[in-house]
Amino acid sequence: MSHTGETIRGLHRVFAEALGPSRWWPAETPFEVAVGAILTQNASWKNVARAIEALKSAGAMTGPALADLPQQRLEELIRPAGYFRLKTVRLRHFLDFLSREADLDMEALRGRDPYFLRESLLEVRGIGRETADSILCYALGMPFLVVDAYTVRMFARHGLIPEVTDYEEVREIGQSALGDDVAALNEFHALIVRAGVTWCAKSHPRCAQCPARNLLPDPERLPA
DNA sequence: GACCAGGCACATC
DNA sequence: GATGTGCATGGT
Repeated sequence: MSHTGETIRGLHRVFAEALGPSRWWPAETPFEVAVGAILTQNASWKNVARAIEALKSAGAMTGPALADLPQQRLEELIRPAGYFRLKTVRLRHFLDFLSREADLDMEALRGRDPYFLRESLLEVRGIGRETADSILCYALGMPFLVVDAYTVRMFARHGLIPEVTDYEEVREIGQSALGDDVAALNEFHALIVRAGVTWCAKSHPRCAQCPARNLLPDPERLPA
């Protein structure tokens, strides 16, 4: 493919060289990945990490233990992650799903058809595309690219997509460039987030120091 | 005090 | 199909 594919693989290469391996997702179990994916919705990871620590300290970072927590207790524990009432409900919906589909055991999901499981996850209230793909890729090792705000911003700043582009379209562009290699898809999103935090913030981008700056298209040649 | 952070559902046009 | 709004904490 194309210039677009080359640029995406170029981003992967230069960020990997600049940042080294990511070893994502930062979690000890697949269940913790799923909980973290819900808690990190529109929140800073630093705050989410506090909530996760609180859950672990309470011995609640397993399906059965979390399902047994009273609502008010759960709200208290995840409060630092923000939107705590909303996220309490979302965690409950996810636990209902996991109970129904897998007897609260993430391992039981591993053999499922990836696209069918994705559709099932998307029916859970509070699990949208990014959260579903995070769970599929990082908890279950399935070949989906997680698209987040950094991905869209970075692709747009490199002239690959318009600033407003449908999630599925960005995901397919990325997966076309990177293939069905789970390790590559996993690492690519991790690198995008790590690089995004450092160089591609929304209001204070530090493009001049970004190692991908030489991949930037010539501004004169950008479409109007 | 404004703005942002590893979104999502729902209402409205 | 696009666009706007509520949700809540902690850091810059």
